[in-house]
Amino acid sequence: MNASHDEIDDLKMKILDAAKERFQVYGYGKTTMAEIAKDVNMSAANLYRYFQNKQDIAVECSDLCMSDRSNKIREAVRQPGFSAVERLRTFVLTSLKTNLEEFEKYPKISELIELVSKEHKELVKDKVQAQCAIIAEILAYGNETGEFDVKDVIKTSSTVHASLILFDFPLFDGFFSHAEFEMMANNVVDLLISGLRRN
Amino acid sequence: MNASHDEIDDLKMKILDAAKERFQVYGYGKTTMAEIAKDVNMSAANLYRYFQNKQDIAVECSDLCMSDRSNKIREAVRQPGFSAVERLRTFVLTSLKTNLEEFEKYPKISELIELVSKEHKELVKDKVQAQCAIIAEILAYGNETGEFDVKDVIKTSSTVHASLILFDFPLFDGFFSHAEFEMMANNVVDLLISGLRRN
DNA sequence: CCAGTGAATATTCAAGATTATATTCATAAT
DNA sequence: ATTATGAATATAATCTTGAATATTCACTGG
Repeated sequence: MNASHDEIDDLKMKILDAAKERFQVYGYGKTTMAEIAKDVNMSAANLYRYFQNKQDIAVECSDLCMSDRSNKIREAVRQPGFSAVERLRTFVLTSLKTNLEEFEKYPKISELIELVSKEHKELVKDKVQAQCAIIAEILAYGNETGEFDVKDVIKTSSTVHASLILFDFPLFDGFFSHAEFEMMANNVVDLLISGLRRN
Repeated sequence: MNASHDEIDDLKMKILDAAKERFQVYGYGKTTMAEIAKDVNMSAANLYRYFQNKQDIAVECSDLCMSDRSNKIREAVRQPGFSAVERLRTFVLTSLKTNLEEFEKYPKISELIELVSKEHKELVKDKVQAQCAIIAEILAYGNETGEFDVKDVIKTSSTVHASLILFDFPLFDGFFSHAEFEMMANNVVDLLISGLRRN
């Protein structure tokens, strides 16, 4: 009997969940294929029917985490009562908070980040794209409400993202305290807003 | 005969120059105290009369490099004919160009950056301070010329710096091409300027 | 066939031995 | 007295090798 795509995807997801848990807690290096396999009641060999290799698991895992993050942020931003300005601020503060909290809770994640940053830059590009899309949505909304006056929403979204990168990438942890980060984030948002505003 | 401070400083500088050359070309790990010593015609042991240890040499070296960079950028920015807007743009583009070129010419420098980023965060803070000071000067000048309308120059300088960090730290090399970086830098500057402008 | 496995092999990791280098120190030269 | 050094020691990098782990493969039960 041939397994349906759904069944395969289901199993892939189970594997990814198990792997994610172990990567977060013990780090990439310290989790073995055998352990992941045991978590989902199969042999290590059989994992290779679902993934090319260990690194692939890590990559799909990271991809999934980033998507989750993006979804979370998108939801936080889409609060009905929010103005575009509030949305932009929420975007930055939620990104920042998510980054800081995740890093505090699972320091081992830096291993995955390093892996993805060195090889697999395409994933990072995808993440940037996703973030820009959210920003673009906010900008377009701001144009509608009259809060903003943005000519080229796509181009500007990537510009805004570039100026917010300090709060979107966990590369600067340790240089500033959470409070400092938050204050800086608010200040940058204020400045950006005044640049985006219809005068 | 007691050596004057000037003589000591002169020798320290010679040592730093030699060390810098080797660090740049061969990296921190692959240059030995003996080699640096030979370059300035003394024994390795004698280096310790001028520096606590090897890491100290690296730190003072980095400090020097950063100061040089800051001075270079400050000079580029202070061109007499320049408006504040032009100065801000020059600031960013010069920072970016310096970073990219240096990294291309001396890839081994990443070793020093890593060292300084991990231990010696105070150096990084100093660098940030120096950059902010230059920005503050530009902002104050913009207030004078009427181009800008910045209430708190100090606070805003650090905000502007935060939004320009992508172009000021060599952490994102490889993610974007030089051309992409430059375009993004220009776009961010445009956006910032419109936020800083007197309306 | 297809999902799955245990055993075989390739690769990576880690502990210990070895070597190179950083750092100290007793002493020499000036 | 101060600058400097060579030799001694401490520390860190490198290499080696056995063990752990990733990956492949021939095979098994459905």
